[in-house]
Amino acid sequence: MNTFVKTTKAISDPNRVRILMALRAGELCVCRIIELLQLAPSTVSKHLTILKQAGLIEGRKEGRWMYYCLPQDPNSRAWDTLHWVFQSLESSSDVKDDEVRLAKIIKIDIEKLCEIYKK
Amino acid sequence: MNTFVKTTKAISDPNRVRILMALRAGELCVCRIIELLQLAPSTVSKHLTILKQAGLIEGRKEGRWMYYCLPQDPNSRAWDTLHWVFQSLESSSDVKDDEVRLAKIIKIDIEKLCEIYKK
DNA sequence: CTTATACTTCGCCAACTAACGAATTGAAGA
DNA sequence: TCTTCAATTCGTTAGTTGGCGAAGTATAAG
Repeated sequence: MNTFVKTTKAISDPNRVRILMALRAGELCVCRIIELLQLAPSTVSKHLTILKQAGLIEGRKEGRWMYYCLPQDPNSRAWDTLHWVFQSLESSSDVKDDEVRLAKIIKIDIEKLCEIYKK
Repeated sequence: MNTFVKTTKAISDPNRVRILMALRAGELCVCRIIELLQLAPSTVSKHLTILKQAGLIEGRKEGRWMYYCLPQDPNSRAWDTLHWVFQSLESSSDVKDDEVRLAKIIKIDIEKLCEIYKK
């Protein structure tokens, strides 16, 4: 019950759901997620921590950058949840909008992207 | 996205999940749910309202009593959610404890049960 | 070694949530 | 009609959540 509620709390915030949906296409550097959500880096980082603690995403550090992705083990309990989430939202217009925006964000060179939120 | 988050928020509270699990066995009068959860009637009523607005339960008034149950239409979108919830929690010890307690509560005559929380 | 960069953690605040008891509603029963 | 009673709504309070900017951390670049 405890872990179940932890999971449902993790997916009961629209921005966290947006992160999960974005990661369907593959792993993303935090700076691209920040650009997608248009939130402060600290806020995005907090969301990522909550998703990670619920076991819904995994993180990997490579040099200066931190990459997040969906669980690599397809037998992970988390995938039951993720499949349900993806199925529930497959026809969501918000998700489609994000897909379009994400496609553009992925094309931006990562060095240039990071400069954007340096301000 | 909006309705999805409404649903996930509804199932991200342990007491509301307990209500859903309890209703698997069939419809219940509010006073039995109060007895199961050991919460104030006003609190339970609020939880029931949240579940109802998320489409996860239905209510029916009969005389003095209000009965709640899971959606009668098995094709309801809510059942995708409910099946996932039930599957996720089928081996939860909290749920099993509630099943045992509920079996006893159902045997109590409804007139006598209501007197309990009149205090 | 020093500076810059890409996050993350901390501290704070406004908004929301779950809990309660008190007051209200609406259907039965006297 | 008047009262009783199951349940809901209202008002309040303590605790949680999501947001931000500032400070901290760890890696890369100079």
